[in-house]
Amino acid sequence: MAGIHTIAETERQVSLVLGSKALDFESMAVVANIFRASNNLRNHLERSVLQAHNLSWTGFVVLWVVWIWGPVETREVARESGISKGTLTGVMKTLEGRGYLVRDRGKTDGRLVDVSLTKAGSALMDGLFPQFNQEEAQVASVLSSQEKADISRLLRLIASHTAKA
Amino acid sequence: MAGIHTIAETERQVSLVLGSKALDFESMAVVANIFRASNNLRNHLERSVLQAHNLSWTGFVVLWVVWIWGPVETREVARESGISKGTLTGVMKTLEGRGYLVRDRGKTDGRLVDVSLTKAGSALMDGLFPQFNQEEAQVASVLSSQEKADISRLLRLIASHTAKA
DNA sequence: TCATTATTGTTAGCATCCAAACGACCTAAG
DNA sequence: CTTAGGTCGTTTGGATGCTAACAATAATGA
Repeated sequence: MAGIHTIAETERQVSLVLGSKALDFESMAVVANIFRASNNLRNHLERSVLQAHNLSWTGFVVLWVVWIWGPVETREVARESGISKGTLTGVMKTLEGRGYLVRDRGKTDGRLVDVSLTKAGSALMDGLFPQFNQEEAQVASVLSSQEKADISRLLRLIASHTAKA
Repeated sequence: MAGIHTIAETERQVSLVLGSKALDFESMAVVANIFRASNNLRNHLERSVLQAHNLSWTGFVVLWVVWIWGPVETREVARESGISKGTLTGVMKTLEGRGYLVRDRGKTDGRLVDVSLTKAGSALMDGLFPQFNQEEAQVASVLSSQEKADISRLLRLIASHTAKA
């Protein structure tokens, strides 16, 4: 994938291992680079901004979703955050334990749970998000405005194409 | 981020919550879409190809790296795979337990461990990788050849920019 | 009205993921 | 030869991540 070896080295080695079989190196590069960039981004943003607040990437994303759209039902938080409902339950438990959000069983539908931020949670996001966005800007500063628009559009195509049915 | 609400809806709501503060929506979109595409890709490839072989995404990546470059030292496998050494130890333990790879303590440097695939591991990759690459091609088929080159290049810029010092 | 089907959030089991600390080993300098 | 500093892989603790199964609740249709 996209590690310490160059693309050319990797392709050469893959051809050695697989012989003359037809391979789609272009698509391989797309997948590898999406994954590598995402990994590096997540680690970078966790180290540079989130760790100081003892927040994981996903913890932050969940707080962000509830901060922006709350009060909001857990099924919507899971979808908006891109994680499963089971994972969300665990992450909410962690954030609830830290005093950042609360859960309330729905009044009209006993199956539903509403999530909202506490005062501490809102205060945290008010202070943290501008820093986070600043670091996002720093990270994306290697791209021009047009490149940012292009890459967002192309990634959205791929994300839509691979979204669960 | 890039969930059930549109970009425009999200931007409008963020402006409502934060008021007139300056925000870099372009960079926000870049980060959100990288993360969402990566998430969807990983889940899609796990569901469509890897799950049938009881492999996780990272298990597959580690097998792939060892298949292509093996025998190879664990520190190189971790770097090439984009995971920490601690995580790699756990993943190797899982794959070793399934009989796909073996570890050998280095003969000349007692700190180092060499990793290589077993016959079963090689056979698995010989059969699995062409399927995986075919699905990679299917996933990336929404992009033209030029777009694949463009997006790979831009992602590589971001990945390099955010790589650990 | 009631049985059946569907949906929700939680739980269990298993896998991953990180940072930090640790023991073992290697290198360099005095 | 000894000591200090560095590197390696593993372990620990805590967090995440998935799927499937479950109990509780709601919706549907006969």
